[in-house]
Amino acid sequence: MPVTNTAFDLDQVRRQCARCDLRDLCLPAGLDNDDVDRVDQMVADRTGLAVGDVLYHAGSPFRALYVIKSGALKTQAVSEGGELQVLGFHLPGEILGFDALATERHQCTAEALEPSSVCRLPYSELERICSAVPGLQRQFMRLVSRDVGDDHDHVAMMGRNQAISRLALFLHSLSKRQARLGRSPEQLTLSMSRSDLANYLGLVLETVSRLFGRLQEMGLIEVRRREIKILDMAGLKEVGDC
Amino acid sequence: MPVTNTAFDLDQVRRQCARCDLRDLCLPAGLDNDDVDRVDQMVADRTGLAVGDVLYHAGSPFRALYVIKSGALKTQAVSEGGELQVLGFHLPGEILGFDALATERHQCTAEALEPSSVCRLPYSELERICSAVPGLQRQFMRLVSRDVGDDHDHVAMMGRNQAISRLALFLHSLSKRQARLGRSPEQLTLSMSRSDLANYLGLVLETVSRLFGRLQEMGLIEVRRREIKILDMAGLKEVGDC
DNA sequence: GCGCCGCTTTGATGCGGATCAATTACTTCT
DNA sequence: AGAAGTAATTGATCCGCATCAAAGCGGCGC
Repeated sequence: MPVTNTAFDLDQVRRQCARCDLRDLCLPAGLDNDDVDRVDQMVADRTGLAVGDVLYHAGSPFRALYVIKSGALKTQAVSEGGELQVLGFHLPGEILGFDALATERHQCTAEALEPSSVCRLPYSELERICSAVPGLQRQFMRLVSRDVGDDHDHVAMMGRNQAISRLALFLHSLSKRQARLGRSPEQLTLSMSRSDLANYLGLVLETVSRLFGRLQEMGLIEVRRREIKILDMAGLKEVGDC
Repeated sequence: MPVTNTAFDLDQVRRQCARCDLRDLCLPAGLDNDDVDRVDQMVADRTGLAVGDVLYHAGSPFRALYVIKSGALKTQAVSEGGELQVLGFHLPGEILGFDALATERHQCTAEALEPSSVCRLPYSELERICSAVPGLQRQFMRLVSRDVGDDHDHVAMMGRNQAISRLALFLHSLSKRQARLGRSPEQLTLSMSRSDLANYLGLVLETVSRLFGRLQEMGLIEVRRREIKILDMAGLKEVGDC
């Protein structure tokens, strides 16, 4: 038992994972209580981010991974020619920073789209504990694998040559991710601007705006600024498949 | 190297990693001799694939990862609506099958574009040995991270709205990957058809064919069927940046 | 309140890449 | 060598999305 200010605070700090809503989606999933506490102790800190705050910059040295506890972030990379590409929108339970491992430097910039909080996992610690706790190793891999799968979905979406399919696919997949978090799959609150979304989809913002209009005319969704209500999930999925 | 059934060859079979050209790019990188042998023992088999052979199908249960020893493969996914998307072209030293971990089923199909050979890594073994050999764990993560980085490059490429930028970026990045394998960065032999390449780039094959022509007219490359010679690397990179 | 600023929508136009179609080049088999 | 089949090139046309431009809508400070 390490010594700190008050025993009361200690318990609060140390048992956050056990009480976190995301424990079944996040690293502790499937672990027993003792191992959850070891994960808890590994978490260096839980940082709050305001809208626009940057968690890490492309090019900065890699030290830790992050798991999103609440809020939403985007990741984006800038090419040498200055072209920007939004790589992903990330929700609670997702892991960030993994692409930095190969080069020891972050390959993209992670920025908060909403007030958010993230759990910082120093990589050296994570490696050490993963070796000791097989279940953690496995769950960690699962999170990374899910991330790879999301990237593949992104590519598949950008491969569609009908722009409306891309938007429909995006809304459908966002809906599924929301549902995974226990939120309503019909009522979406987009945390990103039209511009970010357009870039993510490989379109321009005017096109995205028009397509929201068209999907609304088709009776598939209801749009009011960044509030989207999905009226016809099956229809949306159909549009997604060209 | 032909493999027969005599005990004499056993040593040869068991020390393949130590003598493999890829040992510095692949899992054994950075390991000492004893640990390399442990990796070696983990490799269930080294399978040869003919052009068109499928290593695994989307939907099939996940049992093992694969590292490419020689040749080239493509991975592709088919949406529920039947739309096909080529997700990647994979060269020696790259790891395949990781996207299956989250769901325990392969999310895409891996098919040989050339006569190839792959090393099969049963995942349960890999997990076990990773726990015991920290250096292996780290190198494994590095390979996966590189894969994630490649996916991000793919997205960035598809985000370009000038089709010629996409092709230029593809050629440039393929050149770099060839160089990493110790091959000439100027002389490329494409192992994929125009159709596969077009799909990968989010274009149609006619467009790709025309763009090869245009890059050739611009004096940046020389095209003869699937043999591409890069004449002006800097110019190619410039076209890649819109 | 009013004005300012960023975000979003809506409109008009032009171009780039998809599509349809035909020809050519290469490979394989007999 | 010739035939047949596949892959790649080249051509003509059309449509969808990018581009340029302007107006509407909210949020926020003065």
